[in-house]
Amino acid sequence: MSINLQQLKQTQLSLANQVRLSDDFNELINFIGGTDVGFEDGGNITRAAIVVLSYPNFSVVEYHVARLKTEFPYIPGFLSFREYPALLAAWQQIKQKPDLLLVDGQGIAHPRRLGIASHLGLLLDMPTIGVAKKRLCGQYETLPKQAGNVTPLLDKKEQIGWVLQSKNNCNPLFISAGHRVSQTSALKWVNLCLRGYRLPEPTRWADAIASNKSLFKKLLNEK
DNA sequence: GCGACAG
DNA sequence: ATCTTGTCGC
Repeated sequence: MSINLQQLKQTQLSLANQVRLSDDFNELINFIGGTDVGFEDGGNITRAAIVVLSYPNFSVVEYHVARLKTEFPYIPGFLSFREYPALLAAWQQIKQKPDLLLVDGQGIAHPRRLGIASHLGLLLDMPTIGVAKKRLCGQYETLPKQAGNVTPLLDKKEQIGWVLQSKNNCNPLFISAGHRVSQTSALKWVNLCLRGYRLPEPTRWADAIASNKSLFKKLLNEK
């Protein structure tokens, strides 16, 4: 069985047509989620973590990790086909569904406007925001290394996201709307989830849980 | 043709 | 993403 990228591109274009970039979620956020995906056994196992935090105090309410056999290779521009199955498995276990979900990776800042945040948002019919550590496409002006600076991420003349200096002297974050969230709100909510670290709290916790980092170990000791 | 390329 | 210790800078 081989992968037909031309076919998948058509699928992405069709799905991208269904993405909505107007705010369609309750402005009163009580729970906010974060996702992260990692791999084990040389990539044979995909590990997805989803965490739900209370807002605005950011305490961990619930989290789940799902491990599935990896069925798709990593191909730039087709990341979601590799990662969404495990994310869906983790999502099914979440009881307290969040009001908003921050996804690791791009939203519409994608060649065909369907990064994993947008794709997952459609599959879950959830408001999502893409939070990526690297750029996939688009161009932007160099910005000062001081936290708080922002510049548009552009593809030709179209704004596909934002480049945000989330912390001093760190590499910037690439923020873009996923689904049911406007570009303006995407940036706004990521900023509201920043607590002195490069990554917004939901993403930071999902990353810690997925990789069993010290932040997560401390949480386990408290229980 | 050449380089870029989320996780 | 992942393999991995110390180390430079804020």
